[in-house]
Amino acid sequence: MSSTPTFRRLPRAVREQQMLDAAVKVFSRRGYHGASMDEIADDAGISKPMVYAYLGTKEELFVACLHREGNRMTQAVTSAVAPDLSADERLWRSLRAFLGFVGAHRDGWAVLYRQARGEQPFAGEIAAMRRRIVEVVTELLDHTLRAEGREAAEVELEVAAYALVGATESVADWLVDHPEADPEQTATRMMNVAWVGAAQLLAGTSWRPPIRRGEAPS
Amino acid sequence: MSSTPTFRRLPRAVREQQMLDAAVKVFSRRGYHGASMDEIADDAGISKPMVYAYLGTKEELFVACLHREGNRMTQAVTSAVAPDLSADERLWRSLRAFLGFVGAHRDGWAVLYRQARGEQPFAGEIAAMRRRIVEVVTELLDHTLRAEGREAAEVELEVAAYALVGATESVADWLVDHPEADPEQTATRMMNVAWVGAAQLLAGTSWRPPIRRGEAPS
Amino acid sequence: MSSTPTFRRLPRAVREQQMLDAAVKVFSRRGYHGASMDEIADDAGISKPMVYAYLGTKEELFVACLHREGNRMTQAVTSAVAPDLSADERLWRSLRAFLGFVGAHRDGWAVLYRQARGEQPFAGEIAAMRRRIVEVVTELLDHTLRAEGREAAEVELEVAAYALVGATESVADWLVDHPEADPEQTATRMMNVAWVGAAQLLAGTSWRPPIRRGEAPS
Amino acid sequence: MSSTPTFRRLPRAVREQQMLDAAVKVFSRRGYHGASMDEIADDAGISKPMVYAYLGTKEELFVACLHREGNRMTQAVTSAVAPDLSADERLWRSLRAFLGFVGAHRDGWAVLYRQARGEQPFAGEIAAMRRRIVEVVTELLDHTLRAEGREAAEVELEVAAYALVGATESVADWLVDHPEADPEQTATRMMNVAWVGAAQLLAGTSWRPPIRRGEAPS
DNA sequence: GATGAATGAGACTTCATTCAT
DNA sequence: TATGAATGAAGTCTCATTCAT
Repeated sequence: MSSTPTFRRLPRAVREQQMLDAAVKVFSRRGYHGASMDEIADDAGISKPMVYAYLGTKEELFVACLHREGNRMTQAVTSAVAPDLSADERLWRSLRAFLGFVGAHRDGWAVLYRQARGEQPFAGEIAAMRRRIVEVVTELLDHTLRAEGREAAEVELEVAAYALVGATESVADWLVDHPEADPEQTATRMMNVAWVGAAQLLAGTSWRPPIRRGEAPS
Repeated sequence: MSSTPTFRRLPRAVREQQMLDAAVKVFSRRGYHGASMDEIADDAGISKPMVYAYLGTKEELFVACLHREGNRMTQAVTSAVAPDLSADERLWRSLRAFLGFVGAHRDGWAVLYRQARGEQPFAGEIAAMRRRIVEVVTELLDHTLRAEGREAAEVELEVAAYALVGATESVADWLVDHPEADPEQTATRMMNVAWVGAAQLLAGTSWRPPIRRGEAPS
Repeated sequence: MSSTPTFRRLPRAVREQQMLDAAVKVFSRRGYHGASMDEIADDAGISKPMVYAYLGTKEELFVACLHREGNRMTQAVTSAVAPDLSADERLWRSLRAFLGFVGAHRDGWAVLYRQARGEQPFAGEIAAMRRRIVEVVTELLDHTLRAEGREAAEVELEVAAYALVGATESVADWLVDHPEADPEQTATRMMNVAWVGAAQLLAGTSWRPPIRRGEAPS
Repeated sequence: MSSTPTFRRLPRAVREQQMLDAAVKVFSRRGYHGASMDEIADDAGISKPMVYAYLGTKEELFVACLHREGNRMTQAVTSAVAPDLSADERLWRSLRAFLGFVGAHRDGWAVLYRQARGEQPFAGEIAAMRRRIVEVVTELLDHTLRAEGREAAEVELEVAAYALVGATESVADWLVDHPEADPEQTATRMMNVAWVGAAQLLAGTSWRPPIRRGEAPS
């Protein structure tokens, strides 16, 4: 009858993506608790039971969103780094790719990630994601350290990683909230603060707390 | 009737503190949404209508908690820094005081702050708190910069501040989750990463993205 | 103002009874699954949250009904039996009181009990109730047995008890479904069937399966 | 197309049996309400619309199960009784066959029957089944009565039948819940309680309520 | 001032049941 | 014939919030 086909009764895979798209959008806009399954279903142009049938509970749905966006981000970062590059260069490219991705998907991964950090049900997921992020990052530090023939204590490295990741997250948040900012330039600025600090650490320049009169050294 | 006061009718200020104590405890344990006004009232040993009469809505109550804990933290930090110290020293003391405070109140400010970051109703509050934190921090950077007779663009400084604050927040979170860690030692490690980087920045050491063949500089 | 007092804001105990009354009524009429909390709340002239606040979950509510009605029944039976009566007499009075109670409360205990028997969540409760019923009954059998200087195996007694209780339950069901029937007369008829059988058993008259040619005795 | 038949397209009768098998299994395990059409269809290895096409509504499906299992039971009982036996013997054989059947199909008829008793939608079906059971049973009583040249009032007989059937149902339930029990032995025990009582009734031994001082005979 | 009693609103979730392919 | 896709309708439960005592 009509030249435009009816879009009902789509195959499962397609519908799932539509649902995830809608879910990401609504979660981003309203937050995990503020989002209602009704709105997500409406936005996906489908009835609620389908959402439950395909993607499960609200919690599971949120995790699914987090995973999909996280994978996309990871892929964007890893595909930007060739293994034959110098550690320095890989560092830079990763950061640029990461902030570039965040800037290009301002209502995607970064927002969900930020929300998930405060909610108890996602503690495990967040820990896992962070671990994966830290891995990508720490590998670079490790590489550089070993190339210089030096090493650092486990805890030492952990705190460093947390500081670097935290700094990057924070800048990513800032980027999300400043649509006018240029991701690449922001990446450059970022390199100038935290990563240069890390470089110093790697170079062996270390800072010691001053010892004052009347104050016992810890 | 009797000259000895009934201990039920406490002065308003005391009651408010009891309620805030209970609220902070419950919010920390359960999260903003997970906490119920019932549990808070119970924990404060008071009836729900009293909580509403004194501290208002759940949202207002949470903000009140955030404020009280935030003020305590701010006070702990500012009281640790004397104005006649060198910028370097003030930097170190601030960080140490901050992480010391976080470590000493593991279920207080840091937890509430972390939770509030993902929830839209608190976006304004969080922005304000961050601004206050950044102020304390940036003042130090500013001071040092000017002492060296140098200056940085507004945006440049903003990104730097976000990176530093983000790194510190992240390490604070880490500290909350690692009760066995020593705050002072952690502060030292932190200095070695991010702040040394900032020092480099202040010193004029700056990093530039490499320019490769076939790749246009941005 | 008006001479008729407003009946809102009743004390808890009163409201709980109202709710239980409504719940028993609705559960009896519609069955456990057919009943909706909405209808129960409506029928009690109260809002749903009150029902949940006072009496808990639907399942718990049903159990509460079962208990209240069960206790009433138990009390009706036990208060009809004086300890100084002969076992025979006590037997008769118990049965008469039981069927009398069932007949007088045709939408109470018996109906709930019948419903609960098929539903898995109440298996435990039903087992407990039955145990209590069997206790009241078996005590009488025990008494009589011992008075006659005889005894029976555990299993033997258990099957007998189940048969007697089942017979009584069945007759009670029949009574519920036949409003015109007279409970006392029914009790008399009942005595003539099952209890006389039990009496025979107690008297030592026992039945043996016939052994036929070509059939192995078990 | 091919001469070898596809094993997917089974004849209707076979499919229906598969479905009923699955339905009986699931209903037994989960109860009427607890069972979902999804699980039944899955268990039958068939899609839901097929179940609806073949056996109709969930309610109809349950009734179909009840019927099939009921017929099997009835057949087991009737085929165990030859018409030329004495009434006594037929009584015994029926009971033995019945409990034997129940014991051999612990997740079949008895469970469904027990469940159906509490659910209103099946009131009619249950009444009908009971009528059929009672018929088989009462026929025996009737026969014996007449052989003895005696008779009993309609109601009298009805109550007796209900008591006997209830006792048997109860023992059947007990048997279902005690897999270790031996059906035949249980049948023997059963005979010793209720049926002996019935025999007494038939023999004319009748019990009368005692008349006490100050208590009017009803 | 203080509280037990009360509720409106809405969330998530599950099913039996039916199209349209 | 057979099925994946789809949904309307309900139901249970929880919570922030406010009367009326």
